[in-house]
Amino acid sequence: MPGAAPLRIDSDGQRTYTIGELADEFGLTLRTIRHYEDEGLLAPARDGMNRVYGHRDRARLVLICRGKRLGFSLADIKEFLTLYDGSDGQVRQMQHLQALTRRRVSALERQLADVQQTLAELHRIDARITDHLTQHLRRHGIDETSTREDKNL
Amino acid sequence: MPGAAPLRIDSDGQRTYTIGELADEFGLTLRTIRHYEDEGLLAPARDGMNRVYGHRDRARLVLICRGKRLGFSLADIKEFLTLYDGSDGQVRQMQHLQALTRRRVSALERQLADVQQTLAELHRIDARITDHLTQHLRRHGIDETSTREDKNL
DNA sequence: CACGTACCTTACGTTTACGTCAACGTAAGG
DNA sequence: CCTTACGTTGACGTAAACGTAAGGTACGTG
Repeated sequence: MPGAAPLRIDSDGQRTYTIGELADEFGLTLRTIRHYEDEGLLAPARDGMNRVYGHRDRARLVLICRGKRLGFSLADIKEFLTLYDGSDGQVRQMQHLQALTRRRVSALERQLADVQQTLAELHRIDARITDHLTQHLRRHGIDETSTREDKNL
Repeated sequence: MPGAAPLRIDSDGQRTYTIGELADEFGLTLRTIRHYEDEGLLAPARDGMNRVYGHRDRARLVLICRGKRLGFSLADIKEFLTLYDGSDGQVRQMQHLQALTRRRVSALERQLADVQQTLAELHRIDARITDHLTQHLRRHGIDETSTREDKNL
């Protein structure tokens, strides 16, 4: 019997994670997570040589993954992460962050429109195909399965 | 004086476009558009050596650009384009296209959620920054411009 | 007729985002 | 002590999506 995993805790009683745990959870490779560190997107603590990830790191990974799904580059995402760190800093810097935020908002609003439009088109396509298929069924018999081999892809 | 551009027309009276015109219109380089052709996303007609783009090509370019903004690879987009071409083909193939369509729809719905969530968070950040800035203004004077140098980032 | 402009091809270079070894450390368990 | 699991640091490889010459063709114009 394997015995439940021991849930790593740090000196302040906070739950921590190993790189392997995060990799499993987020469906990333170790290499990928280390790469994010190389690129300055993560900066986990260390226990000797080993990386120790906390709440904050985990939250950043969530944002990184989302950013990637949205098609942003790691560099973009890095800039992006500073927006979440913000809340302190000098006035000029805050204004800069706000400018960044608003640019990002514009981009995302555009993207939102793109997604919605594409979804609408795909639904039309789906309906069209369904139409064709049901009409085909009406004209010919009910059998059509396993007549031909699957095409190469 | 340059004289208005002569609006190229093909033998069927259909408006056509040169690669340069499309590049300008879509904000792409010639190289990029040719690359899409190399990858099989476009297949313009030819006038001797020169590429001649018609309605269909232009429409595909619209979809390509949108796909790219949505973070899809050219390979994805190519698959994607076949969905729009569809409407003919054998039953098995139609079913395959419908499967593709629905997978794509799922991905986009996920993306839609991502975008909306990110937008909401960014709006919160924006508001937070505005708060900080206005409170700062209340406490100190109205002047704040050019007090300190910009921080490194 | 030389020049500019717009197009073409071929081909190597570049950036991003990791993959893929290689070689090694360490702690747990049989 | 040996194995297994999990971690570490280089360092080189690679696929995608173009960039960037370098050089050639074709057309219209001063």
